[in-house]
Amino acid sequence: MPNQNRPAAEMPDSASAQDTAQAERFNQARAAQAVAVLEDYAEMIGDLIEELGEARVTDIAARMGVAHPTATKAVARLKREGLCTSRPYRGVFLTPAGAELAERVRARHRTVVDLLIAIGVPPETAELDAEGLEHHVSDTTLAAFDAFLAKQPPR
Amino acid sequence: MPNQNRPAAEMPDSASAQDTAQAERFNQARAAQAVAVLEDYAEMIGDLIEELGEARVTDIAARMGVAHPTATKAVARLKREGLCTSRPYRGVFLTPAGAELAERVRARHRTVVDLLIAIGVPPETAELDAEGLEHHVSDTTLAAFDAFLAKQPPR
DNA sequence: ACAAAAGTGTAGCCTTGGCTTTATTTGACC
DNA sequence: GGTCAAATAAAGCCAAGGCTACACTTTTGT
Repeated sequence: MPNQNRPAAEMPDSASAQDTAQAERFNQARAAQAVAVLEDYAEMIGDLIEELGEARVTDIAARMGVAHPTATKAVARLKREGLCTSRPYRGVFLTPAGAELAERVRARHRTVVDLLIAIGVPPETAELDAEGLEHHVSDTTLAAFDAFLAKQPPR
Repeated sequence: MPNQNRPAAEMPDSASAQDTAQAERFNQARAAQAVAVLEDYAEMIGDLIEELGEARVTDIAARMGVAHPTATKAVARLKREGLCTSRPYRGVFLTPAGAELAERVRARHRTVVDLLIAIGVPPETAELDAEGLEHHVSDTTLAAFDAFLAKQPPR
C-alpha cells in the first residue's frame, strides 16, 4: 500500500478534523487505561502500609484479587516508574512520588463515590462502579464534582 | 484485559470476607474493561453505517485513531462474538445483536455526557471524559443518572 | 535445631490490543 | 482493457496483565 509509513503519533492528512478530534478522545481514554492498574496497585500498597505497617506481595495479591506473580509484576512496573521500592523477600514501600499518587487516587476515589451517592446511586453500587470510573475522571471533572458536592445540602 | 479462559480463580480461604469483596470489585472493573473496546468499535460501526451506509475498515481505523490492522483485528473479535459480519474486501455490518449493543452504548454515552454537563463539567471535558467513563457505568448507576437528569430543570 | 509451612521469586504461557511490513484484491481512470 | 492507487488482508513484533508450575527463602512450631 502506498500508505506512507508515518510515525504512529501522526494523524493521516486524509482524516477530517472531526475524525482527528474523535480519535484523540479514544487515544486519551486508552492512555488513561494504561495507568489505571498502576494507580490501583499504588493505592492498595498505601492502604496496606497504613493498616499493617508494610505491604506484602501476598496481601496485595489477595486484595487485588490476582495471583501473587501478577502482583509481583505490578510491583516491578511500579518500581520501574519510580513509584515504589522493594528488596527480595521483604515488603514493598512507596517512594514519595508513589505515596503522593496513592493519596491523590484515594481522594479521587472518595470524591467519585460521594458524587455517585449524591446523584442517587445506591452506596453499594457507587463503590462498585467507582472502581472502574475513577481512572477516567479528569482533573477538570474532578473539580466539578467537588464543586457540586460542596453545593449539596449535607445529608 | 482479564483472561477469560482461566479455571475460575479460586478464592484463597485465608482471604478475609472484606478482602474478597474488594477483590471482587477489582475483578468486576477488569471485566468491564474487557468489553469496553468492543463496545466502542460496535458503536463506531453503527455510526458509520448510519452516516455512510456502510462501515469500511479504513474509516473505522481513522475514527478510532488506530492503524487499519488494529481495526481489522477488532472486527474479527466482533465477528467471533456474533456482533458483526463481514466478507473479504467488503464492508462491515452489524448483526441484530451488534446493532442493539451499539444503540445501547450510544444511549449510555449520551446520558453520561448529559449528566456530567448537568453536574457542571464543561461540555468539551464532558465529551472527553465520557469516552472513558461510560464503559464502567452499571445499569443501576445509569438509571440513577437518568432519574437525576429527569429531575433537573431543562436548560 | 530443624522440618514444615508460608511467602516470594522466576520462568513460561495466554489473550488483548496496539504496531509495522508486505502481499493481495478491488475499483477507477484513461 | 490495462494500470495503478487505495483498500484490505496476512504475518509477525511488542508490552501489559492475567495465569500455573516450580524453586527458593524466610518464618514458625515443636
